[in-house]
Amino acid sequence: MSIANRPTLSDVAKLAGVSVATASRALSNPDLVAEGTRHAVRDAAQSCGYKVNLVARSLRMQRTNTILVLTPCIDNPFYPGLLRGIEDAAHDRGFSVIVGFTLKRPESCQPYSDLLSNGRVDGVVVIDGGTNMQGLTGPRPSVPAVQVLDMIYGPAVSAVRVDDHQVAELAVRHLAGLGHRRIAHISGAQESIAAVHRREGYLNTLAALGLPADERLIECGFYRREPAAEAMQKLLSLGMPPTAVFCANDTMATGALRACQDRGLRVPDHMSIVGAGNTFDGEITEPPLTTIHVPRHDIGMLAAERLIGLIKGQGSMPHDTVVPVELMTRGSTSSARAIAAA
Amino acid sequence: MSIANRPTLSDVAKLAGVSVATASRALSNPDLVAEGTRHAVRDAAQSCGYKVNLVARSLRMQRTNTILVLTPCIDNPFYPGLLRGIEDAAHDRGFSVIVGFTLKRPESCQPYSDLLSNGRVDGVVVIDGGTNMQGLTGPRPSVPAVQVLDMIYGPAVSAVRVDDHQVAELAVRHLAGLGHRRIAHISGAQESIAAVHRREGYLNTLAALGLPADERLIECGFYRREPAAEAMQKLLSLGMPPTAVFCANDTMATGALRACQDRGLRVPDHMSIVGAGNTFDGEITEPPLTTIHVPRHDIGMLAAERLIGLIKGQGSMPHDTVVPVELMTRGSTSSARAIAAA
DNA sequence: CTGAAAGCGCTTACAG
DNA sequence: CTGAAAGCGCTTACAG
Repeated sequence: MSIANRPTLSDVAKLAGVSVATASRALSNPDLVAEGTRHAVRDAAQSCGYKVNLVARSLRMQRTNTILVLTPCIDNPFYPGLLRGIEDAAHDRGFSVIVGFTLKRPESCQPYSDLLSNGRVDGVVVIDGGTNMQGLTGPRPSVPAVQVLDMIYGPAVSAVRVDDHQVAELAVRHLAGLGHRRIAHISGAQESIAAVHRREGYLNTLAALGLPADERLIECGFYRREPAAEAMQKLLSLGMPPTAVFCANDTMATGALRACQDRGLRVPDHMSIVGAGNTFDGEITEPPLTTIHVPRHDIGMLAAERLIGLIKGQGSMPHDTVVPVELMTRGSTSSARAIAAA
Repeated sequence: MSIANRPTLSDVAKLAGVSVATASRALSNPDLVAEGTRHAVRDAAQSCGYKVNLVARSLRMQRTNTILVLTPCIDNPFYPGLLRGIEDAAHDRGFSVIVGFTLKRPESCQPYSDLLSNGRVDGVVVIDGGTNMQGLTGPRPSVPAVQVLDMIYGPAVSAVRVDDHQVAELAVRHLAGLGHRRIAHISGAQESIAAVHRREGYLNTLAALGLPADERLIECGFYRREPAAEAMQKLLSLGMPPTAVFCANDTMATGALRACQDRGLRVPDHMSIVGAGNTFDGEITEPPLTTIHVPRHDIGMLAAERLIGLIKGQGSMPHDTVVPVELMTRGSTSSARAIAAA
């Protein structure tokens, strides 16, 4: 009832007057049969509307041509681009994609983890971790896997990521280049390795530039808008407030921007703000945010290509790819001199 | 290679000293075997880490326990909540979900349409149409299907949706109740049936309230931010500009808001704005938007429940469900008197 | 180039 | 309550 009564390969074979073996070859491996046979089988398939049954094929070939993608959530504007990149690359290679939302809770992983252990997918892309899938760790991951961005499984599992130190460095050097000397940082939740690295990168770059680090200029915004707004309020209440702030993502930067505007401060005249990620929400603010572009679509494609390579047992694959990021200058940053003028 | 060498039911049977038939029953249909057998098989399965092979089960049972969800895109902040509702309900019933992004282009549908015709999914939820899947139309849809929101397949296919006339009515009555008499409308792309209905609902409600309709007060914003901002600019350039505007979604409302602010108008003092959808982007504006809440999670759950009911051949299912919407009053609307005062 | 046969891993009438 | 057997729809050595 649930699946309509579709013609099978055996129907096609009968119609074309050949064996099912030949019919199978004519359709899946045309070079193996004579031209006449090929045409006869194809015509027969066409005429009865035959479509191969992928479930049967999967069982026989021990390959589902499906990959699982685990993403923390889909509300965060960073992930859709990543997913699209993965889908695009997967489809090009004849693979389907099942997307699972883990919400960073282990319970939510169960249904997906089952897909893996029950043989319904061939491998998994884990985006931004925060969720430990069984069997991925250990000396050798038990299932083909690629981790994206946050490397929660460590160097044992293949990775596609950015250099989070570099993300911070580009932001801080941009601000310092504009003449800022009191540059604050609003960090992401420190469970995230990326957040830790961006914080380190911020500190290291200050040091490299000979700028003093000040503990009071570092606040945690948990990657979320409201906490970041509160963090910004604290920064603004300091005796010597910063003249610029680097936020570890754009969503927090929109919160910081709001906090400034609530105080009557103009951005970038009174405060320069740099985000990270180049997501949608940083484009719709006034002014739009200067940010560090992270090429999501490319990262997604690379991850899918890698995983499918692993599944197919292709050798000589890169194991750890670091994708370059770049500064995108928009309206939320300006020269520090403007502040003095204000 | 791609799938690790996992124990099969036959391994379990050997270990437990029973036939595979009994092993299968003990695991999937425990009531059918003696208690001792049940325990023996379960212990055996546990001890060797047996997991049922879902591909084999699907082939045998002619059911994949997987549904396909087609969504226009994932960037639009309206869809994630819908997807999560679908996933939640599906998982509760032991179904997996494959999400496909159609981008409203037929080409993008091909890989997913294949999943359907090739027997890898049991049914499909089509969100907001804009993409014609083959086989869903006709006197009787050839595959279990539920359409969500935009009813592109007409009454023949089961639907879960909102009353778009009502969405507009709530918005317009709210504004009229505040004393506004020149109420503009920025509509969505008119290929969307929902957009057409919201426009109709706007006009009908004006008529019902005895307010004059004015063609010049209707602009199309294509559901997007920038076109909506331009539409708002046009409205503001009229000899008699409106004092309030109803936008067919929140994204357009953020654009309208920006256009007002660019002109130095204060919202809601000089202009009241109502959006629709109650999405994330309408919460982060200043002021946050008054909007019409559309219960996305509920709609998603209802759609998945319905589809799975259809797949299982359950009778007595509702065929067309209209989910209620409600007004959410926030900061972007105020009494028309304030305008006179300004 | 083609066919008969085995088998992927399950579930389920059918007997007993 | 249990087992032997058939079969879901394919692909692929193995012969010829």
